[in-house]
Amino acid sequence: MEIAKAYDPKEAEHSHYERWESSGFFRPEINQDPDAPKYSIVIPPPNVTGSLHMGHALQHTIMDVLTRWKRMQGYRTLWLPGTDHAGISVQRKVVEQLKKDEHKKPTDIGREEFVRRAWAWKEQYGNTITEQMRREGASVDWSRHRFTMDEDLSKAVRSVFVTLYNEGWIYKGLRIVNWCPKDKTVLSDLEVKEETKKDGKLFYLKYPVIGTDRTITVATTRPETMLGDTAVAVNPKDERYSDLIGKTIALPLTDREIPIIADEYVDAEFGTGAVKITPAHDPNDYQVGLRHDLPQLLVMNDDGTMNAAAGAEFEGIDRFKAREKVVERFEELGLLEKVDDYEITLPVCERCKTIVEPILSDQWFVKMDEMRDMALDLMRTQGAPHFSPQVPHEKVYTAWLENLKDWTISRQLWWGHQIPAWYDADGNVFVAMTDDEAREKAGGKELMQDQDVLDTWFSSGLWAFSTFGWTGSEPPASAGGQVSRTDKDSTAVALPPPHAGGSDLDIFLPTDVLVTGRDIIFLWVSRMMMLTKKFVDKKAFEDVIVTGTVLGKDGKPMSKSRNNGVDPIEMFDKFGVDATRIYLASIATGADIKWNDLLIETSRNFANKIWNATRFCLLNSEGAKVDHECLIGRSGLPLSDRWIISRLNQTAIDVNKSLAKYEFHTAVSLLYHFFWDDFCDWYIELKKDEINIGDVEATTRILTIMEIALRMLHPFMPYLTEELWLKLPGTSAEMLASAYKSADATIMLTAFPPGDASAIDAAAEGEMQSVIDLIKKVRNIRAEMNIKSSDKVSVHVAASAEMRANFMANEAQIKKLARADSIVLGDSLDVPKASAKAVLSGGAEIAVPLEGLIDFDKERERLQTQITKLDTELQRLNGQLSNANFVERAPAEKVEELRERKGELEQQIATLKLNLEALG
RNA sequence: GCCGUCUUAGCUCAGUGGUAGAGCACUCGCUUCACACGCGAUAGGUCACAAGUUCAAAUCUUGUAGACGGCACCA
Repeated sequence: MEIAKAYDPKEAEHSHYERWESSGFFRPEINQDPDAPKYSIVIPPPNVTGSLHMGHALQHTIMDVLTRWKRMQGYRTLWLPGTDHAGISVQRKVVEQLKKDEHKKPTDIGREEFVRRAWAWKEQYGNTITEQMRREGASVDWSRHRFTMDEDLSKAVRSVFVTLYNEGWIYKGLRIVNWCPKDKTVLSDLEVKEETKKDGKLFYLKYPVIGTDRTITVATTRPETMLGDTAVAVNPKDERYSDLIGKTIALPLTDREIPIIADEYVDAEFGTGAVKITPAHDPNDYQVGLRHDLPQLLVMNDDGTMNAAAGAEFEGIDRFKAREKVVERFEELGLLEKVDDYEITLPVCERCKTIVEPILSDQWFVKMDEMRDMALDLMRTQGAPHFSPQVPHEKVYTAWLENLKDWTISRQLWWGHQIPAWYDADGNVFVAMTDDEAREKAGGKELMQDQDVLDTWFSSGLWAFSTFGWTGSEPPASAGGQVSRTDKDSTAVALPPPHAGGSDLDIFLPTDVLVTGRDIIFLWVSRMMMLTKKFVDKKAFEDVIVTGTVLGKDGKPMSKSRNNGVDPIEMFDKFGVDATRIYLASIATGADIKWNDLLIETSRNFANKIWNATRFCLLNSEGAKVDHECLIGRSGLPLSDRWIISRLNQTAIDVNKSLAKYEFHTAVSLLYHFFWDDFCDWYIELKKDEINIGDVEATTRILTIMEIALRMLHPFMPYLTEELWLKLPGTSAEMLASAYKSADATIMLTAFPPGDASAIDAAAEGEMQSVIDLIKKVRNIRAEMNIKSSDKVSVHVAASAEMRANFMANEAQIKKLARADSIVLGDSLDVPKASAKAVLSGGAEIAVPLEGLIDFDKERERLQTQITKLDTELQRLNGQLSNANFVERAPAEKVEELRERKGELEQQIATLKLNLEALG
């Protein structure tokens, strides 16, 4: 069979995915083994507003490698996909659209219409990322696709809310919260980031003390908040102010009088030692206010403008304008002491970068004490979840939990899960699953539902079990992905009903591993762990793989503003999906990586190498086909075959081990070197003659090894391996793993090679190493002596009888790869002076007579280089072996090993020196 | 302020208590009938610095310098 000369990824990517998907290969039901163990992963649901970025591509690759590997191992495998409703992001998109298209504000169209449009937006744009995942080759079960606002998932949300409320773990209250004046919503602590501002200012304001001619100076970075001051605090031990405690201040720009109080919170050493107290605009001041029973005066509106309480002069003015104005007025009054430059870190909204305002507000919170203890308990007693890499994540996770504060869960948005709390006219709260239920509780009174929605992470926190059909009160609707769907069921082939063993929730939870980034360990991972334990009494997942960050070429995180982003889709187009995947898998687990196109080229080249190796096998496969029987009964096989079978099995064993430890990069490296170095550079080259003459036995064996190698590569490079596997003669549905017997032919349902320890042949590897060593030494001589590749040489070898037998048996191969026309074997060398020489391990010596071709200076130099190299090592060994402490204390094997090595080195050096002297 | 990570060949990165590895780039040679996205052969590193533990340290400990991350605070 003849195939194209170079691999064209697009062709292979074209059809296979559709066939896999429509054949139901991605669904756990494809596994017909009733005793199959399960393997499950739920995807971190990407935002519906998102499109695929490198971080997704990395995480999806890892999840798909694991899923495909486990599926091939015969597990009943589920990788569950889904999307997140992304409250603020979608809300902002719809607001923008409304403004752009109709010049309207959300309030112009009302909540109901706004939510309708948000759904329409989601329907129209929300599947970008799911389509891109198909391109990635992600073997997710689309029939189980979930969206955080699906009916069942929403029911789960309400159910959890009601339960937590009834148990007193959810409460509503007035607290200082992070307020984003642009999004006009409260944010949780985790959604607030910090931005350092170097040109900040610290303003020193003088407040006149009533009944004295003194003023007291306070420093502030936010002068406008002074309009809400209700006290000035000093440290009780601070002698500078002790006589002022209890006196009253006439607060400038207002007609209010505020007390001077004493509180331990104030650090006398810092600033002026006097602090303005604004309980409604600062968390610390809020606490001070509670202790001293101070009024809480809110002076700002929800859009960051000053309100009526700030006084007529300031009402309606933006907070930053008001700041300027306050400072101006203080200056006019002669009450501005000074303004210092001051580097400050400002809290900003994670999404819109607007400066967040701490503000007193009535919000819903989850009390985290008990849940935190649950999570800590899981970690302490079971080490769950197990993080990869364990350092530093386990410690960071634990430390964060230990200092956990209550979670603000209400958001002033319309898009999301509306809080299931209703109020009567008197403000009494009724929390219930539905409005009917709430009304019933309220004795039939007219009720109004809370206008806020829940934090997006509240529903995400239930993802591990809500996706499997958990809705709270009732048992899961049914198993097997038959619960309400948001995605078209693209499964064309009817699959048998789910296996016995219960619902998806029973079968697939806990999931085996969660693959995610560092940034959402607190936001999401911890909350899933806690909420799953609380509501299903299970671990959400056993393991967590924390991926690193894919950085731009400049070494900084990819971002639109830096314009250093790399689009995975572009990489797919340029290098192929498989090349991108195996490159991403080659990054050490958890390590950050600077993006570099050159590296992905290596992977692209590897894909092409695989293609061409297969092409070569196919060109010469007349009459042969894949036949696993041909690898059995190894003892009678030629060395090269015993060797490659040994290497193949060793590789399989090591790849499985690496994957089990989540060391994907090790697995990739093993496969790369096995395939390229062992299989292509040595095995195929050694076999070329036999193959070219159409030796069916040889071609059968090479096709079979090829087939096994493709299986091992499949989880990393699904398209290429499927394309090639289907082309190999002899592959068919007959070859599928036992659990998948009824499926159509595909590499993705064959058995992943487990590796056979009994096939590892140390003798063959040793003998082969000798042959390789010999060939390399001759090649070195040829290259250094500038022998034309068309010129054949004669190779003389002096070696033990055993080694001679080995070289004799592989004479044809050695001749071919060393480009020799004869090999002369003996127990000593008998060659003319004009020969180039080298030593092999095992006491052997080789010589290549080069009458008329040898450059004696160069040969001397060559021998000297070798001597120097060996001598350096010998010196080191002598140093160690002459150290009495080493000989006494180091393990005896180690000492013996070095002694042997020393003996060999001495022998080799002596031989080389003799050769050097002989040249004169 | 607290906690933590990183520093290895020109570049991007693996690795590890017992002779330093890969890919790319570089040098030399190959239109060898699978592949120039290729083949063959070289060259290239006091593993940031210092001290300690050890028979043995690039690897463990401590400190220093530089880069970075998380958390807290920020009148």
